[in-house]
Amino acid sequence: MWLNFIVNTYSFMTEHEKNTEQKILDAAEDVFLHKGMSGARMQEIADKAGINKALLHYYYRTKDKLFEKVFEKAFKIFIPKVTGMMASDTPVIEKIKFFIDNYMDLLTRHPFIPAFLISELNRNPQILVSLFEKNVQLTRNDIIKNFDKQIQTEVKAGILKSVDARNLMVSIVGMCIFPIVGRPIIQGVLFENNKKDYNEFLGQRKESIKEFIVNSIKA
Amino acid sequence: MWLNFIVNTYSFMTEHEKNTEQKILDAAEDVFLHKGMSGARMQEIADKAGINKALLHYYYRTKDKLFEKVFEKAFKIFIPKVTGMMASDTPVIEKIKFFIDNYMDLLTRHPFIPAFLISELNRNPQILVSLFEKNVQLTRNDIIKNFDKQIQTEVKAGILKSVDARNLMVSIVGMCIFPIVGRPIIQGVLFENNKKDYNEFLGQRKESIKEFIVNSIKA
DNA sequence: GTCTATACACTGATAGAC
DNA sequence: GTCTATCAGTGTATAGAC
Repeated sequence: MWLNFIVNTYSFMTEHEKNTEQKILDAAEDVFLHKGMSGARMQEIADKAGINKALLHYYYRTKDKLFEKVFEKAFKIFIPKVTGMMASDTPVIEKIKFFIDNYMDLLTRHPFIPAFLISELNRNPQILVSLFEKNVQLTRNDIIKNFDKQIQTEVKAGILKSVDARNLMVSIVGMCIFPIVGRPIIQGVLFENNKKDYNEFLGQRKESIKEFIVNSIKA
Repeated sequence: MWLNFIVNTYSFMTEHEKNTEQKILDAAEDVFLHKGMSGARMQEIADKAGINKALLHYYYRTKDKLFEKVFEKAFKIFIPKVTGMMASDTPVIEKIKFFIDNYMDLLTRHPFIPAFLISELNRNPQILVSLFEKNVQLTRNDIIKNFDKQIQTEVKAGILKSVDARNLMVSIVGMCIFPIVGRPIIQGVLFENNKKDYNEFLGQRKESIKEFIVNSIKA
């Protein structure tokens, strides 16, 4: 009977703790992503999480530690996806098409992460150092080497025009990310700030990019 | 004699005033570009300008007003250049090559402006509204229409493959800007954080982009 | 125009009760 | 774990002397 109570209490506590911690992380993500490290307020995060500042500091002692968690999560969502794109051994063009479809979907689901990463990293590139130390696999650059090797093989086989792997990757990611991070500008200048038109533009852009790239690199 | 003194004093004053104002603007640009609106400190701007906070508020009454000036300058350096690219009536491919050379040079000279614009505009898209009202020509979208018309003409003439003007523009600018705003990430992940290697990469990228685009759109 | 001194609000963080 | 109350530090902005 009392054991049952303890068990219930315990399971209730952990469940509850988990919820509070998760609520905080969700709220922190929301605020940090939109306001950035320096613009975010602990008070606003607490409000969004439905708790108070003291409890916020009880879970994550400082603003820096909370930011670090949010940043790491955001980073891990976006970057490994890019390097992972080059891992499989399907043909290059097929791989690129698959990547663009998936990456654009990811960007549409998390439209504020790229601008957040760009902003915070340009202001403090140091963040990456500790992150790289904790996740060595993120810096494994044999992946790009393998991708380059595969490209050169297909070039020799007459499938592709001669292209540099890193230039190609930067171009692909740039074409995917820019319409998202540059949305306020592009939508304003090229689409008379019409949100609906811009969403349509984003919807068809996947195909547009794929065609653009294939046209460029296919032999 | 006393007239001479007044004139000298006056000319000295305006010259001096101009210098102080310019010093403030330079310092403000430096700080805002690196720290953003919320991260910038009036104290730091005053220090960099060699004056004190009180004088800062004497020239620009509030932080917002000072930020506005910096933002407007940064915006005008980068955006009209893009729309201006489509103004001349030289052949499309020639125009694109010319644009890429000039835009990449501009980006190299002001590497922090794009991330600054992206960051601030994603956090507060409202900034653009007042800016557009003050500079109506920025929203003149007949420019893009003319560019599109020119493209379709060259398509019919068998010079170009069928391409959409806006998709092409977004792709070009994205390919130019991403290696700059994403430098910390790209340099870290693809270049083992080697600054020298990355500078070389940037040096050859102009040619790489041009070749990539021409390969894609040339009929 | 330029300075020193200061008002006043806000923010991150902690103490202590429950 | 969660709350209220509060502190110490920092930030923008102004007052007033020169």
